[in-house]
Amino acid sequence: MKIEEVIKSNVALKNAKKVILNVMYTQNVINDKFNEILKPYDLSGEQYNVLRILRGQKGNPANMCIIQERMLAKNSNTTRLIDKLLLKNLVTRNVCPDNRRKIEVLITQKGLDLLTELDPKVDEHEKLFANNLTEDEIILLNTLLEKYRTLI
Amino acid sequence: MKIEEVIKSNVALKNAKKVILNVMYTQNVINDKFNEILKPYDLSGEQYNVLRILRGQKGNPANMCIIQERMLAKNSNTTRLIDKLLLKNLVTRNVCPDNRRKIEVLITQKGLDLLTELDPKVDEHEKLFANNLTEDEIILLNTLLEKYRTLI
DNA sequence: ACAAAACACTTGTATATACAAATAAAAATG
DNA sequence: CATTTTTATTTGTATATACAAGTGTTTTGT
Repeated sequence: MKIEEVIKSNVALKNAKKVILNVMYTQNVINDKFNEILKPYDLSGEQYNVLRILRGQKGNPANMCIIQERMLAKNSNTTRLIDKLLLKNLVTRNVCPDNRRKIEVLITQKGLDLLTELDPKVDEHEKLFANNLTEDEIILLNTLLEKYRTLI
Repeated sequence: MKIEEVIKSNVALKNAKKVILNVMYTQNVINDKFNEILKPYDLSGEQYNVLRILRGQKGNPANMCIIQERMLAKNSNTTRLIDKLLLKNLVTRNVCPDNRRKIEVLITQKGLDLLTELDPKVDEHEKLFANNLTEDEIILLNTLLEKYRTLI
């Protein structure tokens, strides 16, 4: 569906404006679909994201700074996100003995198991959209987005 | 900046996953920049969006349904958005005499003036990103995004 | 005409996000 | 070695968003 139909616009839009709307709306569509996947597991998108980051640490603890800088939305509240994951026993949180300002966050076995269960569904989610394009188009789309968002 | 650098990933990512991350992150970058523009005017992005929709009505009132279906984020709470705009005297709200279930929302002169003031800044914002690509690339990016997000 | 269904919108409640201020520990400085 | 600065994280507060339930109005069916 073209973006004009989505917002039911009856006037022509400049291409520069269309890109903005297309990026915003595409993100919405991706997110809605992803939340559908996560809903039965009572996990928000950002919570899932943090679990992924922790798994990526391969056993090494991550502190708040590390988690924050690897998240897409850099200004979300990591403390409270970890709070939620802690309540569900998906992570552990301990003060770092070497530097008591820091916090060591680790994913638990329960967290790892949850991710393992989600892996095929996440993969399917990615393909759901990517299959609409050829591999060359996907690569091109990545290049264009990276070039587009550059702030000088 | 490539998406791997953004999330400080040290492993290769599949292109299908990269697109998702690129769309999400690009949306974040666009939004952050746009919120910077709106901040001095004490307006949120969705509030601005609603004002744009109302101006597009060219004097005709819009009811809640119409506003909702023209917004990008279809499930945000239109009532409370309008509440905020009403407090700032940027819109008026009245029960529709023909159908008392419906609400007629109109943009005020103050609202129109605010949009007029914002117009050049919004234009600049759009160009800020679009200027990183050629016109052909912009058109291509729009096409790819529209094709990509299609759900069968 | 009356009850049931559909519609348009609002409200309640829980959770998420944004951003500034606060706390507490470590490092740097004189 | 006491003091300031920087770093790492948490807390407070306001606002935004998500989703279900509630309210009042109109339409539909009998």
